[in-house]
Amino acid sequence: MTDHRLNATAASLLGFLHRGPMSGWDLTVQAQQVIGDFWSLTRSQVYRELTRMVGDGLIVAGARGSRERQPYELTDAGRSAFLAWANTEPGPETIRFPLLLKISFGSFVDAERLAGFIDIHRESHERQLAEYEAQAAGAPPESSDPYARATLTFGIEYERAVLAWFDALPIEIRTPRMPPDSVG
Amino acid sequence: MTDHRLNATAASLLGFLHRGPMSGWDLTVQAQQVIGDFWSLTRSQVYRELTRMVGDGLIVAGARGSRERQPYELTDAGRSAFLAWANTEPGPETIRFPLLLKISFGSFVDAERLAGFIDIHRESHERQLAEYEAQAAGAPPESSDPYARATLTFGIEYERAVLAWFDALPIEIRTPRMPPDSVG
DNA sequence: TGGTACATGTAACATGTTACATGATTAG
DNA sequence: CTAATCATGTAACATGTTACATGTACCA
Repeated sequence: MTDHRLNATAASLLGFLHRGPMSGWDLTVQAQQVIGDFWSLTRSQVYRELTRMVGDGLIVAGARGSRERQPYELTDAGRSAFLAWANTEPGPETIRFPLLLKISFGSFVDAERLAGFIDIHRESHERQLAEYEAQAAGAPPESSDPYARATLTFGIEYERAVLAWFDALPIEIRTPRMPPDSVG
Repeated sequence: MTDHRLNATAASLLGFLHRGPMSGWDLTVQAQQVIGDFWSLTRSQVYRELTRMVGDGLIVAGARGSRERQPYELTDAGRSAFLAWANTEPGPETIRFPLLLKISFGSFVDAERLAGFIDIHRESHERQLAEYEAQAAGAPPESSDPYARATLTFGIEYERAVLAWFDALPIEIRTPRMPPDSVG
């Protein structure tokens, strides 16, 4: 009955707790690994949401383990709040891409510097794609669940699109020079 | 000298003010049109940043016009703060994609409902792509500046990748049924 | 004269970031 | 015994969202 309007971050924590009791630390690590690429969160947020959800009766704290480790466990209320969230229409995505801002105001940026920004970002997207592809190769056809594969595939498609876009940028913007300096 | 560490939102407002004095309303509209697709902001934020920047001497308020219209104008400090920001390395992008979260926890979502979520989002991405393509067609080869074309191209590549990903989702997830209801 | 688009702003709250403070356990 | 990693938490602040309150000018 209780009308807990969860935010997506809190809800995700409840989702992970279905796998068994976990501490804030575990949850942070899990979340960053599993959903971190399309749903960023920080440790501070995790602890805050956990505290709040204990207050709301969605989870309960178990006995402290070694290293002050504090595990949390789902309650029935937590389970049903999670289910309700999971079955609610998700909103549109938001992207915040600072590099695009710099490009948008590119006429105010030193040309070589802008090209340098682009190079740096291109490289990090190359790395990210390689990582996703390694993950995809590591978890072959039917090993992982289809949902995890779907989100991974999204990552791959996204990174490929970004790289294609980088490569199609006009020379005017992506000067054919080397990066500004041999910056490590 | 004054070490104004601008956030990207405030900096963007300064960027737009290079085109001439504008009111909060104008800036909101401009920003949403020009950078809104990769840098979301709200009216409230705009007014808050404007107030703060007046306090910091980066802009000055001009004489009120009709309808209490309050225009703002760049100061030299504002211009140089903007330049400094524009030439600073942009951070990585962040994506928050609620639909991917629902897919990630897809085993907890009713299958038809999940398929419905996907349909709805697919459609809105189709619309967005069409809009970008219309814009690209409207501003032919060399009419617009290359920077604006680059950000538009990003949008197009992104939407195409998302649509390709939707279409490649396994039947298991994207059930071959019709949308839940004939929702307009 | 009444509705719509223009225009500004505040208040309250939710979320996200960064830095700090503290301590336990393990591996070398 | 000491450095790295595990682990929890708070405080302060920045940013983002939503709702409310107010009023102007235009157009039909």
